[in-house]
Amino acid sequence: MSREDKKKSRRGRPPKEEVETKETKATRGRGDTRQHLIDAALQRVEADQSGMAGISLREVTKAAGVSPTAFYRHFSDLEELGMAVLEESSDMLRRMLRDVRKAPNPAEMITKSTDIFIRYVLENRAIWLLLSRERVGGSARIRAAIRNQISSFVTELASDLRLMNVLPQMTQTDLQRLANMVISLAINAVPDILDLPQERPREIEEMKINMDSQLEILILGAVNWKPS
Amino acid sequence: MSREDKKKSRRGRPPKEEVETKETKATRGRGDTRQHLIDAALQRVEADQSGMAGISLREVTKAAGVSPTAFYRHFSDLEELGMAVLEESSDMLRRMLRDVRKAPNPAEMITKSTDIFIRYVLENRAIWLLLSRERVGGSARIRAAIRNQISSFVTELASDLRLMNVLPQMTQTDLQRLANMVISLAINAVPDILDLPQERPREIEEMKINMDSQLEILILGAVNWKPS
DNA sequence: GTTTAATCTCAACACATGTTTACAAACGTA
DNA sequence: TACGTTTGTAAACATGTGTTGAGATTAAAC
Repeated sequence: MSREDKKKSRRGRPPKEEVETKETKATRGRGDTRQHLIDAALQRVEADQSGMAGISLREVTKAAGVSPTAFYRHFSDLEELGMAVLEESSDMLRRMLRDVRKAPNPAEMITKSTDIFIRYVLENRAIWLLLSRERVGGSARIRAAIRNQISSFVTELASDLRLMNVLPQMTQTDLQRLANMVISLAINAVPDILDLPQERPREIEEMKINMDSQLEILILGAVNWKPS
Repeated sequence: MSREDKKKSRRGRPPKEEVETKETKATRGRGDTRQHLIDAALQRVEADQSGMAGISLREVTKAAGVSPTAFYRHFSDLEELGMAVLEESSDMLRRMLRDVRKAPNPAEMITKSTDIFIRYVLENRAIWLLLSRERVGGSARIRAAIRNQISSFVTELASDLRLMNVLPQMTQTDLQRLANMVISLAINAVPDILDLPQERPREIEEMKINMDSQLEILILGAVNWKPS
C-alpha cells in the first residue's frame, strides 16, 4: 500500500473538515470527547443493564464515535470512567435535594418528596441503575464513592430534619438514623421503579402511595420515640 | 499423532480410575457435575465480586474442573446457571426464616432476628452478593425470580406478624407493608455487612445495634398506626 | 451381550477484548 | 512562523470468549 492512497488507511488525527455542512455530528469542541465518553458509558449501561461489569472499553468508544485508543487520552481505566460518571450522579442528587427543599411546608413534605424522587429515578434511569448495582460488589473504589454520596445525602437530610424542629426529642444520632431509614426505603424502591412499564401512571401512582404510607409509619415511630 | 498415544490428547469421557486412592477429588458421582458447576459459579462470584455479568462460562467450568463443553450438558446458558444458583438462595432464605421462628418470644424477637440475619449474610456472602446485585438490571428472568423470592419472604413474615397478634389494629395490607419495610431495611444493610472487615466483632456489633434501633422505631410506628 | 443414551473430552472456529506502538493533525504559544 | 503539547487515528498483538463438531467412555435398557 503506497503512502498516499486516496483517503484510505489514514493514520493520525482526522483532518478537520473545512465546511461544517451538517450540524448533527460535527463541531466537536475542544474538551468534548471526555463528556462524550461519559455520556456513551451511561447510554451503554442503560442499553444492556449490567452496570460497569457489562460495558467494555470498545463499546463505549464506539458509542462515543471515537477510536478505542482515544479512550486513554482521558481515562486510564474503565474504573476511572466510572468515577467520572459518579460525578454526574453527585450533581443529580444535589439537584434532587434542592427540589425537595423547595416545599418547606411540613404537611406536604412527604408526598412532595416521594413525587420528586420517583420522577428523578425515571428521568435518570442509567445513573440510578449504576448507583444501585455498583453499591454492592464491583470496584471497591466506586463502591466507596457511592457510599460517600449516599452518606452525605443522609447527613444533609438529617440536618434538614433538625432545622424543621418537628422532632425535638430526637438526638443527632437518632435523626441521622431516621434519615438513613428514609433513604434506605427510597433506594430499595429503585429496582421496582426501574421495572415499571414505561409511562404507566397507574402503577406509578400505586408505588407512590405505598412509599407515602411507609414514610408515614416511619415518622409516626419517630414522634413516639424516646431516646434511650 | 498416532491413534494410541501413551495417554496424551485423549478424547472423550475420561476413563474412570479403577482404584480411587484419593478421596480429595475423585469419586465424582453421577449427577454431581451440575452441583459442581453451581458451586463453582458461587465461588467465582465471590472471587471477583461482579454478579453474573462478571463471570464467564469458561471460568466456571475451569473452577468446576470440567471442560467448557461439559457445561452444555447441564445448562444451555449462563442465565440458566444463575436460575439454578437462585434455588440455593431460596433454600437459604427458608432456613433463615426457620431459625428466626425458633425464638417466638416477642421481647427478644428483634435482637434475635438481626443476629440471625447478619450471621446468614456473613456465612453466605456469594449468594447475598448475587441477590443484591442481580436485583437491579441484568437478566429480566433472574430479576423476576429474585423479586419473587423476596416477595414470598415478605408474605411469610407478614403472616407471622399476624399470628403473633401484637398489632391487632393493622389490616393485612398494613402488615404486608410493614414486613416489606423490615425486609427493605435488612436488604439495604447487606452492602455494608459485606464490606465489614472479616471477623471484626466490634463493627459487627455496631451494625447490629443500629439495625435493632431501626426495627424498634419501625414497630413503634406500627403500634401507633391507625388504619385510614 | 448388544445397543442406546448420557456424559465428558479435545480441537478448532470466529469474534471481542484491552493495550501498545507509530504516526498525524490541531492547538497554544513563543 | 516555528515548535512542543495535546488529542486523535490505524494496525497489530496476545488473550479470553461462546459455541460447534467429532470421538471416547460409561451406565442403563433391552
